[in-house]
Amino acid sequence: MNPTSPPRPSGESLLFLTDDQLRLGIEAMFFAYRGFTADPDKILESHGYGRAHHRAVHFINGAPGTTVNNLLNILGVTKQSLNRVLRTLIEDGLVESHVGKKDRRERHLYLTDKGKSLEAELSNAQQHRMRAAYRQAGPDAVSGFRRVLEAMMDPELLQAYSTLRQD
Amino acid sequence: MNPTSPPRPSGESLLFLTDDQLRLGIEAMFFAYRGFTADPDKILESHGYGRAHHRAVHFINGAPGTTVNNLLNILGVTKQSLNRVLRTLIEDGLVESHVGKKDRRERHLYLTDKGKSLEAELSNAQQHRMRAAYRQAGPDAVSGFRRVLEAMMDPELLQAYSTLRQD
DNA sequence: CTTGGAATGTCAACAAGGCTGACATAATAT
DNA sequence: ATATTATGTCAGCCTTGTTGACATTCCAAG
Repeated sequence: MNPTSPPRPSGESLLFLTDDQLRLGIEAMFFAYRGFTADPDKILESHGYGRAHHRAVHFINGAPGTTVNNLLNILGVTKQSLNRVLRTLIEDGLVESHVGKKDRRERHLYLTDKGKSLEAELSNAQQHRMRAAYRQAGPDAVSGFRRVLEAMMDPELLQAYSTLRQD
Repeated sequence: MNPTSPPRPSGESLLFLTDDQLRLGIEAMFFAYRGFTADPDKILESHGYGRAHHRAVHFINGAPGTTVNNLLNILGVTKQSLNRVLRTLIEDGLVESHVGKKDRRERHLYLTDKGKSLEAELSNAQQHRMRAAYRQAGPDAVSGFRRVLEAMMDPELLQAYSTLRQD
C-alpha cells in the first residue's frame, strides 16, 4: 500500500523506538490535541464558557448523579477551581446540584435539559472529527490508537478511564 | 471474556463508529494527554517554567535558526504571548536571538547549551513515557496511533507536522 | 527617494483557569 | 462529644492566553 514506507519493522519491536519515531509521536500528540479541542472551543466561546466547563459537563453527562468529590478526582483540579466552574453552570441553569439522600454532605450533580443540550452540541462536534479521523485511519488503526493512549495514561487515570468503560 | 461485548466488529469499518467507541476515544485523548504532559510539567515547575516554555524550547531545538514568525505559526499563539516566554528564556540564557543577515527584521532563534540541556531533560522524560507506551502497545498499534492522530489534525497543522518530518 | 507594509518588540490591561491558604458549615463516623 | 469528611467560599497569586496601541527597522514598489 505504501511502497516507500521507510522503517518497515517487519514485526520486530526495536525499530520503533528510534528517537525520531518518538519525537514524531510527541509532536503528533501536540498537534492532534489542538485539533481535538478546536471545534468544542469555538462552540464554548460562543456560549461564554471555556474548556473547564466542557470537562465538567462532559463527565456529569457520562455519570449523572456523580458527586463533587468524584468529579474532582477525575478532573484532577482543586475544589476551588472546579467550584468556580460549577457555580456558573448552576447559576446558568445547565447543572443541578442535589443534596445526597444517603449522605447529606454530598452533592449529586445532574445536567438539566439546557445542560444536556450544550453537551450534545459539544459532543457532536468532537465526535464528528473523531469519526472522520477513525474512518480515514481505518479499523486497525483505531485499536492501535486506543492501546497506545491507554498505555500513556497515569495508572490512576487509566483506572478512572477503565471504570467509565464499564458503567 | 466479556460475554455481552456488543460491537465486536469482525473486520468491518462500520461498527467502530458507534457513539460509545467515539466517546471512549475522546476520553482516552483527554486522559492520555494528561499523562503525556505530566512528566515535563514536573520538571518545568522545578525550573520555574511552564508548558509555554517547553513548547518554545522544543520547536527551537527541532529547527534551529527558525524565526519568531515561523514559531508563531506553529504554536498558534499571539506574538505578545510568545514574546513574553521568549524574553524570559533569553534573559535566562537558554535561547539566543540573532538578527537575520538576509532580512534584518527577522530574529533567528537558537538554543544555548543551557537551553539544549533543559530541552534534553524534558525530551528524555517525555520520550521515556512514549517509549514505554509504544513498547506496551506493540508495533502495529504505533502506526495506527500515528495515523489516527494525523487524521485528527487541522489541515494547516498537519502540514506543519509533515514539514517537520522531512527536515 | 519616498512611502507602504511586513517583522518584530513592547507596554498596558484584561480574562480564564490553574494554584494555595484559611475559614465556615453540615453531617457522618468514631 | 469529638474528629473527620464533603462541600462551599473568600482572598490572592501565577501562567498563559487575549486585544489594542504604538515604535522601530527594514524591504520593496512606486
